[in-house]
Formats: sequence, structure tokens, C-alpha cells
Amino acid sequence: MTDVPIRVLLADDHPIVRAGLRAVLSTEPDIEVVAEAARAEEAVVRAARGDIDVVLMDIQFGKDLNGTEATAAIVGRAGAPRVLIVTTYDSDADILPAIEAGATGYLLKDAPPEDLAAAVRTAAEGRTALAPSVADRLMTRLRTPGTALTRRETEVLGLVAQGLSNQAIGGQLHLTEGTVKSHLARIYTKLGVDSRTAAVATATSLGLIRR
Amino acid sequence: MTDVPIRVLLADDHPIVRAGLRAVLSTEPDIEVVAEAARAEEAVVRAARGDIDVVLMDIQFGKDLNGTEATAAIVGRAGAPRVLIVTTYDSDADILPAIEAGATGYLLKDAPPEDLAAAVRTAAEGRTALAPSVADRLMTRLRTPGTALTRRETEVLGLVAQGLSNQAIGGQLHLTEGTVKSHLARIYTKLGVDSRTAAVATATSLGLIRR
DNA sequence: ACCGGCTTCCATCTTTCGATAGAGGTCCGG
DNA sequence: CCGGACCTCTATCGAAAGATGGAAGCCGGT
Repeated sequence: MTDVPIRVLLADDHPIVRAGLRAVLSTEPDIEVVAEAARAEEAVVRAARGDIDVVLMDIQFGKDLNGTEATAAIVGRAGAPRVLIVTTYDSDADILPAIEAGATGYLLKDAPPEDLAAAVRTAAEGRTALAPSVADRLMTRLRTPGTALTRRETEVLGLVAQGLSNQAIGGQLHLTEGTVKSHLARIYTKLGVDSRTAAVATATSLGLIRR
Repeated sequence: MTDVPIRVLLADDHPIVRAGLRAVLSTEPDIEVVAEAARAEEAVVRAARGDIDVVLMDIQFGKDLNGTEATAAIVGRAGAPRVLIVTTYDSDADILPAIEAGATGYLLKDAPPEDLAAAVRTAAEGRTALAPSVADRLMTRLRTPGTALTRRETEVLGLVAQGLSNQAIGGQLHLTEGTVKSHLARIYTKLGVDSRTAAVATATSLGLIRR
């Protein structure tokens, strides 16, 4: 397309991963890593300077601000760079918020180096780059809409996962215990289980709730 | 100590991480990465050739054989290389088995590059190299022995976390439901909780069971 | 305006869990 | 050899949780 290299910002809290990404991308003549950020805030600030084409962003930044929020902050302005999520995890709970936040692509760290470079180029052109397993998840999600939990259901299930009793959940959300049971009953039907612990296990493996 | 470089084998299923480790270690004149393995079995085979001083091993290898088993296989012979665990997770459920399996050290991937090289040298001398947070965990563990779950208790709790009922757990482990309840009662006491879901939540956050 | 999904609430009945207290067995280390 | 963890099992009782079936208000889209 053009003869100027694609300018990349690496945002990951692991120095080793940054070094790995840099090493992998350094073999590509049309891609240049021009900056790194070890924390999400740094990435947001650095990306705002406007001399970045693509941000490679980890979702998991220590315990602070996560990559999803940082993504939203970065893409929320004119002429903003594209954001490619590069993470170890491929759970629904991570993928969907990231895409909603405006990420252009979603890669897994176990991707082969070639795919990584290809995804950077795809993202630089403004097109979407998804890892195959991520694409699978999205398709499955679209095919089985019944699996999706409502906001309230997700909220209830989250508290269940924290070990609260129905009564405690009711208190927390200002509901009666009976209402909590109603929500749970529907959750069980959707997930195809018949106990709270099984629901947590299934939802966790499906990535419907955060670990 | 000597003028021959320390020969290192990288065992990690992520090409990016391998590249990162290689890049970081390449700046150290006394350390040489002589081989890589993308799967645990490869690492075991490669390490058996006897020309390796230190293995940098990820615990999390896809879904197959895990790093702990590979570690046990590698160190179980004379003149075997030292094994340094390098992983993202610092949960008790990972650390203790790895050390029991014969790992010489346990590092986290967010460690600074200098620490990594230092740990490799330490391991090459046969001394233990632990990341500070890992060392903290071990100390805490030693100070509060009551928190430790027995093998059976961990086993039961693991099945609880998968959503099984007491009866189902009994069937799985060839126990009566009553026995399962006994184990659970002791688990609740140790963890300071009073329900199965709360036990799973606490144990997960403490890293006592796998996610 | 009507329909459907979401949310909230209710009551009853059955099943499962958890608390409690005891007891016999194995196996290891002092 | 003995004490002490660990594992197993028993039994009862009250407390949660789950199944079932219904009902009503709210809101967005047709």
C-alpha cells in the first residue's frame, strides 16, 4: 500500500512478552515497533501522541486498569490507532467487552509469528483480525443466542461465584430471596445445569463470568 | 565460575514467549539458548540428550502434559539439567507440585529481564531461585499450616468446583456421601467458610485449586 | 396498541447440604 | 511401638437450595 512502515506500540506488563513481540516483528521490514508501555495508562498517553498506527494490547494488566478500558480510551478520538488485543485467554468474558470497546482484532499469544505480522497489517488497513478460535466463539455465540445471560442474571451468577447465599445475594441487590431463586432457575435452564456450583463451573469455562 | 556458557533449553508453547526469552537471554554472554521445545514431551526428549544445563519450563502447555509432569520426567535421572519454572501464574496449586516435582526455581513472567538471567545462573549452580512473590507464598504457607488442604480434601474440593453434588463426588471417588460431607466440613473449617460455593471462591483466590 | 423479553415477586414441596459428634482404620516418623 | 495426622464411615437434624407454577409491571420494537 505505502512504503512507510507500520508504526506499532506494544502494551504489555510482561517485559518478556514485549521482547518476544519485538523480536518477532523485527523480522518484518514493513513493521516497526516505535514504543512500549508496561502499564495501561502509559499506553493511553502514548497512543494519544498520534504517531502510532497499531497498538498491540494485552488485556491483563496486573490488577489495575485493564486492557479493555484502555482500548476504549484509545479509540475514542479522531485519527486514533487501531487496537489489536493480544492475550493468553480466549474467554467470552474477555472477548466481547474488548470488541465492544472498539478493538480491531483479537489474537492469542500462542499464535504463530506469521499470523501476528499478518494481523498487524490487517489491522493497519482498518480491517478486523480475529484468531480462528476467537472467530469460532463468536460464531457459536451467534448460533446459540439462548445461552446469553441477561445483565441481572450475570450479576446474580457473579455473586453466586463469590460464594454468597441466595439470601445474601438478595440483600446485596435489594431483592427477595425468592427473586434470586427465580433468576437462578432461569440461569440453570440456560446453562443446562441443576446446581449453583455447576452453574459457576459451566459459566466459568464458557467465559460468561470473570474468574 | 567457568568460561563455557550456560546451555539453556526453552520449553514453552507460545512462540512469542520463546522469542522473548531468547531475546532477553541473548544479551547475556555467559548464557546460550541451544534449543527450544513447543510441547512438554519434546522438552523431556531434548533434555535427555544431556547437553543442557538449565531448562526454562512453562507450567501451562496447552491442554496436554503439563510442565509439572515434564519436570518430574526430566529431573528423574543422573546428570539431569536443572529446571526453572517460568509461568504467568503464582498460585499455590501450581507452585507446590512443581517444587515437589524437582524444580530448582520458580519465576513469574512479569519478572524483569535482569532477574531472569540471574535466576538462570543461580539455577545452573544448583541453587534455588524463587521469585519474591513466590517466596512470600511459601513463607505464608509455612506460617499457617492449618490452611493447607490434604490431598483428599483438594481432590474433593476440585470436584465440588466442577459442580458435582456430594453424591456424585462420592461415586467418582468411591466414597459414601457422608464421607464427602466429612471432608467438606473440614475444608470449610480450614478455609473459614460455610458453603461449597464460598469454599470454591476462597480456594480459587488462594490458588489452592485450579481454575 | 400489542407482544415479548426482562425483572420482580409469591407459595409450596422435595432434595440436598451443612453442623455436629463419634469411631475404626492406615501409615509414617519419633 | 506408639502417637498423630489422614482417611473413611455413621447418624440425626435443621437450614438452604431447587423444582414448579403462577402473576404482574416495565420497556422497546412492530
